[in-house]
This record gives sequence, C-alpha cells and structure tokens, in this order.
Amino acid sequence: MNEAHTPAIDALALGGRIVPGDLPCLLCQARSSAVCSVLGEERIACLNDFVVRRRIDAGGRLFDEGDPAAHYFVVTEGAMMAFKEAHDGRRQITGFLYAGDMLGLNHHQRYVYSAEALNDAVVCQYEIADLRELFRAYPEVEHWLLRHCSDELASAHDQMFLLGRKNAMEKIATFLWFQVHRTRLRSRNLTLLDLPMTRRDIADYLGLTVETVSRTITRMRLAGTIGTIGKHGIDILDIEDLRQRAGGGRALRPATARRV
Amino acid sequence: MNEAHTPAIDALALGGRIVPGDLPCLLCQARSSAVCSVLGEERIACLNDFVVRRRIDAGGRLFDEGDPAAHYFVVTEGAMMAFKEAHDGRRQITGFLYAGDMLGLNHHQRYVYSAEALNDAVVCQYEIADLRELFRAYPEVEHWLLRHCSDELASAHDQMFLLGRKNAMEKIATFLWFQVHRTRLRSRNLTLLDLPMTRRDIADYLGLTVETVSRTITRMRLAGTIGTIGKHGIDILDIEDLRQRAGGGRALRPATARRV
DNA sequence: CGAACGCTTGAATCCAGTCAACCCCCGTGG
DNA sequence: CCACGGGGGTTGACTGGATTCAAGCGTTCG
Repeated sequence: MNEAHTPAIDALALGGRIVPGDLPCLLCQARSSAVCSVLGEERIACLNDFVVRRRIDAGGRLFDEGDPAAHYFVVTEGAMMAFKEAHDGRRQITGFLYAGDMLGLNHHQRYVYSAEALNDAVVCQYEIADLRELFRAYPEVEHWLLRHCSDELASAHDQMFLLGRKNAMEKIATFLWFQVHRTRLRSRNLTLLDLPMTRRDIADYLGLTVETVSRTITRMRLAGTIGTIGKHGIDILDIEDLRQRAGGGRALRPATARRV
Repeated sequence: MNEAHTPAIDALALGGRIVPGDLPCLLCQARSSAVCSVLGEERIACLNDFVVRRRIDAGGRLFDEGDPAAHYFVVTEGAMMAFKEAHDGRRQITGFLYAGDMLGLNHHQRYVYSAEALNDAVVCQYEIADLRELFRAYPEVEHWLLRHCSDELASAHDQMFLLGRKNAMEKIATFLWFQVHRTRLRSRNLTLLDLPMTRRDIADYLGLTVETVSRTITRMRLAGTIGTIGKHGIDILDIEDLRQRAGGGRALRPATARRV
C-alpha cells in the first residue's frame, strides 16, 4: 500500500468514481500548496481512504449557499469562485480560488456561500465527517487548516478595506496587482495576465458594475499602464504605475494574501 | 491552589501585572464563550501558566498593524475594535469585539490589523510561542480556534456582501439588526441598545461617512423604526421594519455571525 | 469660559450607477 | 454558406445616492 510503484492507471480504474492513487497525488498541481502538502510522500497514500476527485465543467455549480454541508473541497485544477447572491440578483464574489485553495470548510450544517467553476476545474472532495478522524491521525492537517483559515481571514480583511474605502481605479489596480503576484509574473519576467473571469465577475468581486470596470480598464489602457488583448488578456506595461494606482504601501500585502 | 475559596483579591494582588487565579477564570464574563470554555473547571487552573490579564483604557491601542506579533488575545470585558488604516487617514473597521472574541491570531511575524478599545476593556494575553504547547496538551483548544476562525471567515463574507452590494439604509439596518441579536434583546424582551461606538466608528465599519450615518439614522427615526436616546442609545421600535430594511432573508444570518 | 469633540443638518458636488446603443465574436440552425 | 441570436464588452448621456464642504448645536473637559 505504501509502495510507490503502483501505476496510476491501477488507482484510476478502480470503479465508477475516480479514486487517486499515489501517483495522481504526487503529480497533483496542488501537491505543494494544499492541505495534503503536510503529508510526506510516504503517507500520501493514506488519502485514498478519504478523497474523491470531481470534475466540474466551466460555469458548473459545486454547491449552493444553504445546501447541507457534507464535503470539504480542495481545488486541484482550474479556477473556481465563491460568492453570495441576494433574491434580487445582487451578487458579491468573496473569492477566486485556484489550485491548492480550499472550499466549503465550516462547522455548520450548511454551506455559507455558493461555489462555481470559472473554467473546467477539478477538486478533491473530503467527507466532513471524515475530517475529525483525519485530524486525530494527522494533527498537522488541522494545523495547516488553522493556518490557512487565518490567512484567508487576513485576506478577507484586506478585501473589506478595498470594498469599503477604495474608489474604482484603486479597486481595479489592486485586483490586477494581486493577479500579477499570484501568477508570479514578475519573478518570471513576464507581463501577460490571462484572467479566467469575465468583467461581470470582476465587478461583482470589487463591488462595482460592469460598465465601471470596463471604463476604468479603458482609462488605464489610454494612460499606458496596461494593454488589453482580447477579452481575457491584460498586458502589464507599467507595474510601478499600477502599484501607485492600487494605493501604494499599506493595506497592500501580496505576501500574506493567498486569495485574490 | 485548586481550592476555590481563595478570594479573587489574592490572585489579583500578586504584583505589578495582574495574574488570574482559578476564581477570576471561573467568574470571567468570557468563560462560556472564549477559547478557555473547552477546558473544564478542573483544568482551568492550567491557564495560570499561559495567561496574563491586561487592562486597556477607552481609546487605548492594544497593538498596531505591522507590529511584531507576539501575543494572542481574548477580550474578557468591554469592547474592542479591529481596523486597518491607510496613510491618508481612510480607515476600515473590520470587526467589533466583545467578551469571548479573539484578537491577533495569525501565523505571520506581524499583526495584520490594529486593535483599539472602545471603552475600558480587559483582555487575556497568551504568548504566541506558548500556543503550540497548549495545542499539544489540549487539542480541543485548537479545534475551538479552527471553529471560531471559520465562523469569523463566514461573518467576514457577509460583511463583504454588505460593503460591496448594500446601500446606506440597508447597511445601517443590518448593523442594528445584528446588534439586536448580539445582545439578545429580543429573547429578553428589551428594545434598548447601548452602542459602545461613535457614529464615525459605525461609518468606518460600514464603508460610509459620518454624515450619511447620521442622516440615515435620522430617516429611520422619522419613519418610526427606531428612537434615539442621547449619543449611544437606540430604541428599537419596529423590529420587523428593521429586518425589512436590512434586506430580508438571505445574507442575513445572525445565528452564525459572531462578529458584528 | 473657551476649545474640542461628537452629532446633526443643509447645499453643492461628483463618482459611480443606470439606461441605452452598438460592436464583436461565436455558436446554431436554416 | 450565411443569417440570426445571444452574450460579453465598450462607450455615451444622464441620473442619483453618497460625499464633500460648511455651519451650528450641545456636551465635556482642561
């Protein structure tokens, strides 16, 4: 069971549902950043008993706010978003989630937000009921969750400052600034962002309307700060100007912000 | 030492800093709702080795965003607030905290927000370095923290919806609605709120200006929804109307929202 | 007593929202 | 093959809700 020579195909062919063996976990995009990163190579196989992989098509719902909360998820491929919706259609996206990010953790009976895929995505699904057992067997899993949860809380506070106190230009610039850091464009000496979300998604994330997002991006393009390529491409032409527009120093801490 | 007949004064008079004995912990306002609630009466004494009590005068700072994070705090008396401030004076209050709420938990080197007392307050102070030891000795402490942290995250998401998508009237009404539930006015058949914060604090919590807060409260008074008594008193005259103004059903879940 | 602060109110301003038109792209189906 | 429809995006004109600026009131405090 702990031998790593089992071919991936063996694990994947076990039945109707796709169960990851050692290899899928070892090769997983989220391996270095998700919960399972606390388990060494020799213990990663133990997840077989806990985890199911699920594929969600672009635009598909993973769960709805108010649904009975039976699972905890980790995004392993693609991008998802978490959001709240009111009766009248108003929507607030609370986070965009990428490989390694988690979804659905809470200690209530029901999910407190909805989750949808931005593009074709894959998630690891844990039974909430199994988590307690997992915590007992591997306390470092719980350490990791606590750490990650407090990180998300810190990001949420940054977002609250943005929503409550920044104007449209600062909001868009901050958003792009975090995207640049999330994708490590700078360290890779690249300038091209490929955003998986629509203008409407950006608006609903920043507390704006589509029109304002569009106008603001146009203003930044005319000013030479960025270039636009198609619907999803953003070329960062003047990163320092972007930083200035985002609001400069405080309340702009990409190092600690995991969720953008 | 475990004998409960020791007068509180003995424990409090031990020296320059105030060290709680069993009795202060047992009589603590936060006893039933804070981290220490997971420790039974027989084990509460063990906190002596970990905890120091600190008093903060109204308006006093507990710590600043960016300060080296050495402590974790639990509010035991009074009210505090957590906030972020920009160079230009813009401020976003991220939470008001009362007996049982926690402050300063994070896994970075520095505090990610500032904390200030709204009125004379008392906090329990834990060394961050001691927390790991505490987790090992009492895993339920870590369970509690994770649970509480995910609750705070849920509240933060509600607040993000409020900041990004609600108008002034809905913001104020939601704020008062949560205050009503926090103080359990309804179950006690009372209608009088005594808010510890100023209009400016409310404005900085809701992403508004003082003037808008004042005007909106006036409008609710003229409409007969509430009455105002002095600077801090609010009389809830029509709770159903308040609920309607707050936005009705979704995104209004006082049961799970601990921080308002 | 005067200064400071918190709160309220009024008038004017402005930033973002609303409403509407139009473009482009893409998938669909005649 | 092309006509069509729909969705996403952009732009313009106008509106409006919240901010800004300013003044005044009551209370507190040195």
